[in-house]
Amino acid sequence: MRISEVARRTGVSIRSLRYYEEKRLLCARRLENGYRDLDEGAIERVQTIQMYLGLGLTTEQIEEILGCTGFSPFPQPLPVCEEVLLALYQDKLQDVEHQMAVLTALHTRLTERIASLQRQLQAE
Amino acid sequence: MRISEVARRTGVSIRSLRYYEEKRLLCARRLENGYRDLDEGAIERVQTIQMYLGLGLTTEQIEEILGCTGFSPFPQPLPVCEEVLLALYQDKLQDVEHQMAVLTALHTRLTERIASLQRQLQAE
DNA sequence: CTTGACTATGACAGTGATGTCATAGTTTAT
DNA sequence: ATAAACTATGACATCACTGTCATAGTCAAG
Repeated sequence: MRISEVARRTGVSIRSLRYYEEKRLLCARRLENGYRDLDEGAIERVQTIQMYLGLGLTTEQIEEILGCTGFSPFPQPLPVCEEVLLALYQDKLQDVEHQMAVLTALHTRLTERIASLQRQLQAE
Repeated sequence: MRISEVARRTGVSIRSLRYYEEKRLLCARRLENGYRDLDEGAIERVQTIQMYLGLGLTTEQIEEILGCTGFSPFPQPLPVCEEVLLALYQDKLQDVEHQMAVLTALHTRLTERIASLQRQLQAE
């Protein structure tokens, strides 16, 4: 699918989509005419990117977490040996685990605040 | 207390503290010499601001919530603020939970991929 | 073929939070 | 009294994300 459809379906501007690709958050095959050819998975991927940005992560951090090199839903495994791939995956796994820890802390804080606010409102 | 003490105790730069005041997130009395005179509550307030910023809110949104409009020493109209806050937190919590789910899925895929690669390497 | 709707890239602007520097006034310690 | 350590403001820089514009190539419909 072409870029405007992704933009329409995600609500993200074409400009931003191209920027995400530039930052390697998003991979797009190219048609013969040079047009980007996005795949169905791009929709959810873009939504994921948006949510991360909303949570204050930078594109660099997002790229580390779901960068489109490696386990991305795109074919074209690089001509690289399994050992290197394995190391890459393990690296990413560490990143993911680190990020999960961050989110868990956030979750705890939010839950506490919500409970506290609800008690406070109930008491009135 | 003066600005550097707030900076020291919160870990937030003096520059940022002045910026928060400019954006009306923080109110500071002034001493006769023009120095800011922050009160004890500023510490927690600054930590709160930091948390909001960490959650991806802008100073403008934070200003709406913390409502430090002017130098009024009167208590805030709490109920409205708290309800808004609660909705906001709940929203954020949903985002965080969705992201944790995404990361968990990612984690699973990575783990599988790693195990598969390890089997593959072992077999050689 | 022409027109209009897409697409591409590149450059520049703008915003938000922060850093840094210049300049100047104030307090404190020696 | 002078130096060191604060403080103040204002200006400019930076970084990341996004908008917008200029210019040009592509495609489908009339």
